[in-house]
Amino acid sequence: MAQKPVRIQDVARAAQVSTATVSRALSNPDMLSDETRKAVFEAIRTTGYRVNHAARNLRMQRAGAVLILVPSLSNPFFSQILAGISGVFMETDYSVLIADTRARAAEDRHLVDYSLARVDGIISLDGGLQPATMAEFASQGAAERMIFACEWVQDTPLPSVRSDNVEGARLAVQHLYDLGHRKIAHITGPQDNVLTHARREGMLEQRARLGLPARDDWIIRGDFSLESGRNAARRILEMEQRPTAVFCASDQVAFGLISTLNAGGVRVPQDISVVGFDDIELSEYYVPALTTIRQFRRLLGARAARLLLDRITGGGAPGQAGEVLTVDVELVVRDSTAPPPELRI
Amino acid sequence: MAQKPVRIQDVARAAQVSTATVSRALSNPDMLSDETRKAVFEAIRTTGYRVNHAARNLRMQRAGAVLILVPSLSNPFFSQILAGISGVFMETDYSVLIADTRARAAEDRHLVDYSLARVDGIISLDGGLQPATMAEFASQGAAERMIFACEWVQDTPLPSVRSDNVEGARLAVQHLYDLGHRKIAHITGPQDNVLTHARREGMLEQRARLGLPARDDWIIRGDFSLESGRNAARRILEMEQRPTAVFCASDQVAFGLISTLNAGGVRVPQDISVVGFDDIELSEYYVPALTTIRQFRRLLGARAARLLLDRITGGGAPGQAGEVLTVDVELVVRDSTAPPPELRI
DNA sequence: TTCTTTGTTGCAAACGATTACATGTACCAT
DNA sequence: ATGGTACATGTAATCGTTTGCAACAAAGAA
Repeated sequence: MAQKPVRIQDVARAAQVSTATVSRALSNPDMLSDETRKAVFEAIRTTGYRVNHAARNLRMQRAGAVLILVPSLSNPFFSQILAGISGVFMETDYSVLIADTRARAAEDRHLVDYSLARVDGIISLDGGLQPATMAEFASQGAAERMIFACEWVQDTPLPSVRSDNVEGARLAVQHLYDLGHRKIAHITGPQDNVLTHARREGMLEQRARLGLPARDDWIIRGDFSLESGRNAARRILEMEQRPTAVFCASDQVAFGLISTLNAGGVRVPQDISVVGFDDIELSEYYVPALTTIRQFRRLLGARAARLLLDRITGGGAPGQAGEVLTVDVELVVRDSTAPPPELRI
Repeated sequence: MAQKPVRIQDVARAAQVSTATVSRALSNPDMLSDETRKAVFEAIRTTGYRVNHAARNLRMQRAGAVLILVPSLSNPFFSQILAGISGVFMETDYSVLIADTRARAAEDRHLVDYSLARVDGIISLDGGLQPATMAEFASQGAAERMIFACEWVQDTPLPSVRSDNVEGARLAVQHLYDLGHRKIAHITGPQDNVLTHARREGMLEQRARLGLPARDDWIIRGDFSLESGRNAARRILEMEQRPTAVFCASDQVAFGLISTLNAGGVRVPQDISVVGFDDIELSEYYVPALTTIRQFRRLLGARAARLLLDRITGGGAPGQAGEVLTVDVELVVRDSTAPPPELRI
């Protein structure tokens, strides 16, 4: 039952060399003579040897794992990013741990416990980490081995990889403008979120640049969730001066919005046009198919992973402190946007 | 920069006890006198000690991690299950690794490499593992430390936790029947999938029991994906004898179906009713809101996690070989189903 | 011939925890 | 008094790697 655990010793014996040599065959193959190397690999094959990571990590003084902090595992938006990240680390001998920061009474305390003591690096997809938490991380030497992806924390020297959120918002507004819309509303993300800020500012800026009217109640507070889209729809249904188009901070918000507008007898895009943000898989199959800003999530994840990897293996360039990698976004036009009613005869 | 790594030694010194005592304070607190225990914990607090998992795992001859095999990380269906699993393991000192079985040229080889050598247990959400892979797992002593959740492999002695798929299918058909539908079609999952089989059989059985007509072209092959829903819709649009209702093997299929039916001028539920399976978050916000069979995914994940935990810690009952835990499902009626056209005057 | 240099390999000491076993003390029954 | 129990704690071996250092051989260099 219990498999004979084959150790590096066993391989050494089989290959008639020392354990040091076997170890080197694995980590520094070209340090050995062709002959020896061949013998060792043969021995590894026949014995079915697998390195014991606990032992290796202990000896090498590392954890052999990286931690991904994700705000909500159940949000489909993150899955592709995770896929991108895993893809990179699967090639290495680092394991990928995933922690849901919002899930449990994730006492930040608990979070930190779980963290740098236990892993070699962290990628946070959560920009809402408390200052106290950040301080704690910093005190544990996070500076060299923590980065942000997607979201980020303001005023931190940690590097980050992010989409061009401002540009995305501009694209959305411009698209609506081009269709003839002048009364454009926005449903934001959660209050203190950096993405909320970037997208809102990009939107406001572009709207101002185009000389479009602005009303306070056309900026509706949301939180990226389906539910907040629904709430926003209720607000809009009650307005006297309805906008003719709405730019949503996320696709999920757009879904919540459209679904509830429909229930209220307002059709999309005939009565109101809607633009989302993210381009999750489902957007193409929504009814109507959603016009949105595409984020290259897998790529973003992969880039973040590679960046972190460079930093913790010390391989790449030293990398300055606040390095920011920006990934382009693009407008995807589908069926949730159309010219405003007054223009269609 | 490099934090002083505080070892168990340091704590021992601070508390004026031996390392053994400190170790025991952590794993067997009530083996110590109140006084000593208090002193040790105080020392742990002041020194900021965190156990080194590599060392612990090495000594305890375990990996300190479990692996979750998920068919596709980007499928939102799995995220809640993962959340359920993580939740349980977060309480323990096992780390959770996640591997996407379909993602890379996941040479099963590579998969197995990654596996039992590196982790203490496996939860597979993938029922499509090749026989060769299963054999390999078995040869590595998987029997005691691998289980299935959601999906499973036929004819394997490994335990599994699953939803009551047959019952779900029955509920769906019965619901449609109760609305007055008699011509009911089904879009299946992928060819050799166990879920496909269970749901298809449940559907066929119930349809037969109710004495409803069956046509071969009313069973359409799909694969759980949005795209396959779209393809099915095209098939249906071309039919001479269209069904009045469709039961889909997944919510995603339902979305693909509805979206494309709409594009083809067929309205849901006015012209055709649609029932999904899974009840992912979005279903409530689809247009129309989707009638579906709810799976308690988080619960299912948590149960699977607990089951595996019992087995690898040897804590729980021995547990017979082919143990199967079934989780109930329930019908959620929303707006994608209605009486068939001919009944509505 | 003798001394370097270069290239391969082995020896053995860590890495930081857990735990079998030994030790010591206090208490009680005989 | 003596021996036996039970409990609390310490001693030291051990888990499976990696790697600094030493050793040795072969090949040039002087």
